[in-house]
Amino acid sequence: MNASRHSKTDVLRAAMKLLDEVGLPDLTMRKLAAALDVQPSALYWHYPNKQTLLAEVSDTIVNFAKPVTAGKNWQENAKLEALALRDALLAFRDGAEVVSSTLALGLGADNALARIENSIEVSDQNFAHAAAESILFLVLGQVWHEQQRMQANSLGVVDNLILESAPNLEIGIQLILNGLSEKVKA
Amino acid sequence: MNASRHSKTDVLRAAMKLLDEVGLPDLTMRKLAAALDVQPSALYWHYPNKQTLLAEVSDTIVNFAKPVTAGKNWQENAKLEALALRDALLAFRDGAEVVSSTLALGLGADNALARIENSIEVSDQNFAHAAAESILFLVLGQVWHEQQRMQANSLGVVDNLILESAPNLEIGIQLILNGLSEKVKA
DNA sequence: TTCCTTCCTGAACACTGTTCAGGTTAGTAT
DNA sequence: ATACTAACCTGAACAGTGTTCAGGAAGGAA
Repeated sequence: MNASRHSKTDVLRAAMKLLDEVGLPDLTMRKLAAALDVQPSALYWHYPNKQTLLAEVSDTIVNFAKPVTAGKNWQENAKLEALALRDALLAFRDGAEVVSSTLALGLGADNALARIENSIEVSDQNFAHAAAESILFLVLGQVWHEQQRMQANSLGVVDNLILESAPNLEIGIQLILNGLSEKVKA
Repeated sequence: MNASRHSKTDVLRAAMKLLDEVGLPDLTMRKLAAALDVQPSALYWHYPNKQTLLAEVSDTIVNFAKPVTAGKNWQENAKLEALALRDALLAFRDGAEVVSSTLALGLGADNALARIENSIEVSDQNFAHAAAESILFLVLGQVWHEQQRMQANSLGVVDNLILESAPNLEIGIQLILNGLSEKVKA
């Protein structure tokens, strides 16, 4: 972070650190440049634009998800995969919003979907894909919501909210997997 | 839209129209003011800030969802409710992103969740709530994704994508509802 | 020393949301 | 008709944003 020269990786690392310190809305190119003791324009040698940088931040978050140890069946594996993604998102400030936005723009974060999809073992590929997408949106939506409330709470806006989203997530995942198991029997 | 004076409703209507014409990223206060033939600062007499305006845009979109005609059972009602929301989101450019962002910030759009939740008739309220949230996130995520591709396609970036998200949505919803029916039996 | 790649400066451009003191318009009451 | 009041708007500015570009400096290799 000092006055020496920087590599692309340095910029990414500084972005991750700044994200943790100030959150996504305040993660600006100027603040990032200041953290690296550099002019804002210097960043554009490493990355063509901010979106591309955020895409790599997003990939870093997604790839932070721990590999799952094989459970007793694929249903459990899928659930563990979803919860690993959840933990990864929660490990970074505004993680869910970063990944959601990047995903919406069609840039990286494909790993998230791929891992869930690969864990689902049903013959109908359409169902596997649809179920995986459903689980992905469910995890992203729930964690996004949760992280937003964490910030609201830290600002002392409304504090007597019960943080009950984690159970909700597990329930939602379980519902989809149960529905899938039903289908596979029919 | 001309040089006469405007009411709060006029501003909201102009915002909806501008959203349709230019999309959310280009929906700026300055362009909105220009459409109303007014200085940007005039908008701040009607709304305290842009977010509040967008919250009303979001509410308008959500409340556009048609009331559902009662189906044969609550499962079908819930599905119809979800599909009505889907249609409402699709009826407005970037509708899903507008509603998602507003929801994430804790402003309006509660109707969307409430309608789905009320249609689910299971004794365990926790499950009903979790399932409703899951369906909501699923619809928002899927439509957001779909609308993003619509824009990408209209820009001619990548055009040979199969638009298969609508079936995926129905599958996802069905999976959750099947899972719920399973639970209610146990 | 020359050369080339890598990395950065400094200044500017074209925006963004938002604030504020003051002015105009319209309608209501005296 | 006059005075008052609320509704609505102007014009200018503030403080920020992402991004571009011509040029310069640092470091290693030939």
